[in-house]
Amino acid sequence: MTKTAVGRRLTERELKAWRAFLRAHSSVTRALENELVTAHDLSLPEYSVLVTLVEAPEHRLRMTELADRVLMSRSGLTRLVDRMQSDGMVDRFRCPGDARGMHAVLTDLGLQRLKESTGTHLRGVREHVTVKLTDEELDQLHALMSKLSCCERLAVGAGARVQIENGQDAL
Amino acid sequence: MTKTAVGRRLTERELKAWRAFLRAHSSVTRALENELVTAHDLSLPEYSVLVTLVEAPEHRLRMTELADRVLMSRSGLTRLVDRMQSDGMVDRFRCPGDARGMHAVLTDLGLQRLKESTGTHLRGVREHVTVKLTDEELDQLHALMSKLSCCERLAVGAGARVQIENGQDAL
DNA sequence: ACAGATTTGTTGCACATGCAAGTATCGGTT
DNA sequence: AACCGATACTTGCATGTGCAACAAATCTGT
Repeated sequence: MTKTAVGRRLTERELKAWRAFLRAHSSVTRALENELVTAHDLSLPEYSVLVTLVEAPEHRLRMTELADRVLMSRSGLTRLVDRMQSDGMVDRFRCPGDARGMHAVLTDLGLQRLKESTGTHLRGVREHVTVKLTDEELDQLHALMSKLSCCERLAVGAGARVQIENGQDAL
Repeated sequence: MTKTAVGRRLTERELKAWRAFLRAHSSVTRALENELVTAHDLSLPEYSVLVTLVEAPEHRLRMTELADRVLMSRSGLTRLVDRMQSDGMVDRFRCPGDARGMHAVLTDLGLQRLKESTGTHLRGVREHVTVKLTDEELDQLHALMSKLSCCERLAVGAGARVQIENGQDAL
């Protein structure tokens, strides 16, 4: 068992785990998004940007770094920051040391919006996720999830490369 | 401990588990999507529709039922099926018993596309997910994920209702 | 048998998202 | 100092997505 069979269909066990994973993510994520939008008119990615910035030194981060951390493509982040900037939640400044780079910086309004909404979001995470699990299960979850993501380039742009490394089907 | 504290920030444990969950989903999902698109020009939602249909009796399903199973909104599914229909992968037929309803039905081409791509996808799931976990861990994963999604209405349209049931912030 | 509530699926709309290509800058090499 | 490959970010484009509103059909209770 567990003989790493390649080229065959999934076992019942694999299939159930995998599908439950997809369902859980969809269900939790949707609930959180809905709550955040209806209560504070903030999308989950927007919230994610705010949190990431507030945790960063000086409340600022390079675009690329920010994109990686909020799990979005660079172009996606560019647009998101565009919108958030025109809503006044972040500003953009050219990097001092590197004229190519841009810093996204949290504004006062951004901080305020974050403070307003963080209660809702954390309550949501607790309600939809952590309350349903014991401490041991939370540790299990962390361990399992870490195994799933640690080996990939997290950067989004790496998609094509991953494909090629995996070989087999590529072009 | 595990005292279901409401109204406070997340513990380290909660935070790590939650973020790992998001990262894992993003990383795995992106990899699978990339592989499927580059190898077979098929998106993950498209693949999901094909699989869901092939598993259904007579390879056909009501639109709403299909939307629920592939974790999409109805409108999203309508559009997706539109595209897949014009690509010849599915057909649409009016329901015999209920003139409101539509059946989405897998076509021969759809079945063929599924057969072509299923190897890639399953290999991807194994490679990015199940190979990294033992059988026990797969069972853990299934157990954990089931706890996360079972209590919510899975139907997408229920977003607003969930919001209200959860109370607190809702209007 | 009929009015009203419900359910089903589709569309108008606005917005989100990623890829590929484009522009600007950096850094190392010659 | 001029070049060339790498890096950072932005845009054109195509596509995906959901909500709210809608039309059609069904169901329910009287």
